[in-house]
Amino acid sequence: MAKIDMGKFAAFCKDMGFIYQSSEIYGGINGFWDYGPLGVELKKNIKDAWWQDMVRNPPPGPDGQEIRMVGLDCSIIMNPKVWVASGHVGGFADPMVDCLKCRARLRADKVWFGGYYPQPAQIVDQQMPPFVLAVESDNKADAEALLNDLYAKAVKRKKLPADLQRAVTFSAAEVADRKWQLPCSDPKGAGCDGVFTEPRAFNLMNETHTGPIKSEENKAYLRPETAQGIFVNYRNVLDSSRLKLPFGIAQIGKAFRNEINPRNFIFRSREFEQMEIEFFCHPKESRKWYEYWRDLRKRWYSTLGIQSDNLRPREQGEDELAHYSVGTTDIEFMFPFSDEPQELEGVAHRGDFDLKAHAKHSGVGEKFMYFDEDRWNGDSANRTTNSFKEWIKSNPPQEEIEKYLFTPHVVEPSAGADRFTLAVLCEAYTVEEVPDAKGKLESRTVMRFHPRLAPVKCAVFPLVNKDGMPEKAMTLYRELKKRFNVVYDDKGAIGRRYRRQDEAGTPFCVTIDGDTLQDDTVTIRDRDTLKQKRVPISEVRCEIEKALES
RNA sequence: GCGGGAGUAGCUCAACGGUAGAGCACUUGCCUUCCAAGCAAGAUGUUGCGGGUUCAAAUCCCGUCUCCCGCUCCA
Repeated sequence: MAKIDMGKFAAFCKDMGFIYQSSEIYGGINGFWDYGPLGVELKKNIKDAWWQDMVRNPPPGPDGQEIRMVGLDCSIIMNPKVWVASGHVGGFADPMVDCLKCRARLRADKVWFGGYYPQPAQIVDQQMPPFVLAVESDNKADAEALLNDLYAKAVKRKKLPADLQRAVTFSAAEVADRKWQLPCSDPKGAGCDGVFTEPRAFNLMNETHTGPIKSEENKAYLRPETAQGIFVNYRNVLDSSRLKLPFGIAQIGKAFRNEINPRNFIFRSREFEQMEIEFFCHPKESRKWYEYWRDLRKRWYSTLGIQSDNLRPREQGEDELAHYSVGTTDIEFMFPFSDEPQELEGVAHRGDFDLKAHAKHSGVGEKFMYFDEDRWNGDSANRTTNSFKEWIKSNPPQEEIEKYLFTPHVVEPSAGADRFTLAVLCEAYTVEEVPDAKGKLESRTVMRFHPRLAPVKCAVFPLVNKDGMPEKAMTLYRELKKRFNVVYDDKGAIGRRYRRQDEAGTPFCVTIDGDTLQDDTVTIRDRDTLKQKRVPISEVRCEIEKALES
């Protein structure tokens, strides 16, 4: 994709009413954006397309079976315990130390330092060891194991000599007692000679308080992801819907993260909207479903007009995986602001991390286990009893039990609605040369949206404002707008009106002319080819519908 | 978070210490039978925000906010 100047592109989006900076008249606010009249239609169409294609009418599963999918709409503020269970509070609300040089960030209460010396180790107390590595761990024993790994890695990368010996291990408090500046060592690669900052509280979650009195007891968080709302309602959905595994729960909603550095227009913002599915299945089948969703989600973007050249699925390496994941594919898009593809959606295999975490923290325990009654009944011929309880007493192998009773595994396709909106805007944006009335080449800006996503589906024009053309055009406009987002425009020359619609990405322009008054036919002008065809006025609706289904 | 750049009418820009302006767009009217036409009239500003220097600041200085670019970061 050709590079687009994001400043100019943001100006274009503002000019057209796609996207504005939030609270602009007060100088704006970093990381927040508003959608204008065209933008809100575009984004709504994107969300509607996702809901239609994923929730109401998903394609058949890997074995040709119907996909079971239901929707959900959870509150943004939840019991703060949700975020303790999910791991967000631990990782994102505790004091952290940062290295200003290599940007490493570790939890202040969990950081351990290993002191390394050339052999034989000459330890001088109160004097900082010549080589230091830092790791994060709950206890000293684990820390030392991690230090061993890190040292091996550092040696492999030739950041440290191979013949050093770790002679001491300090906690952060012990280092502070010795009045050393907490040394950094680049926990990822080793070799950084920076120092850590004083412990600072980082809160990547937005905090708020519920109730009129602001106090520590009623502190709450704006959700940093929609996923947890699905997990905590997992049992409710199962109990109220007669669903059986495998099935999915989908949600579209806002999430909030205090990004350190919001950047690249609406790509990384502090308030954003996610379109997420949590798909629950038997652990043995999770690989199959992971692949199904990974492939389906990539295909979905293509059907909405994203060129596959600009789309990359990228399987994450083990060291990049989030704390809960055993496999993740990022579906990435070549945004014009970067040479590197950037994440549109993550399809993650989250295993049973979330359900187990909530089962444990909430105390619901085994209620999050799933009993596959169909399978149990189906296998009755191989057993002497039909009672699962009885059968369990016979001490069957664990693997046999888990065929019927297990904590479901989860595959999570999590898409960014704003990111995809930006991708659609970038992909659609085209400036081209077209001949004007006199045959001279002029530049034309056109948003080549897929008709399904286009904010406006059709514009209706009277060719001139006389002879009853405006009335005829208005009648057609009123008829079409019952079904589509349509605009009426009688201002300025016809060419100008076409161009205005090109910039808004309107796929069709219908013009009422002299012939219409005679024989009830109109011209339909195609945004991309500029070609016109004449059709009976009664067929306009049909033409638009055909394009929407393409 | 660090470094660099930018911010004047809706947009693109000019004014570079001395009356804030042009083109486009916009509004109204006329004229217009298919790709940014023409004519006439009209409206448009806390020069991002706050302070300082000066007789006088869009202009010089300091601070701040926002955006862009490069590093960095991104559960």
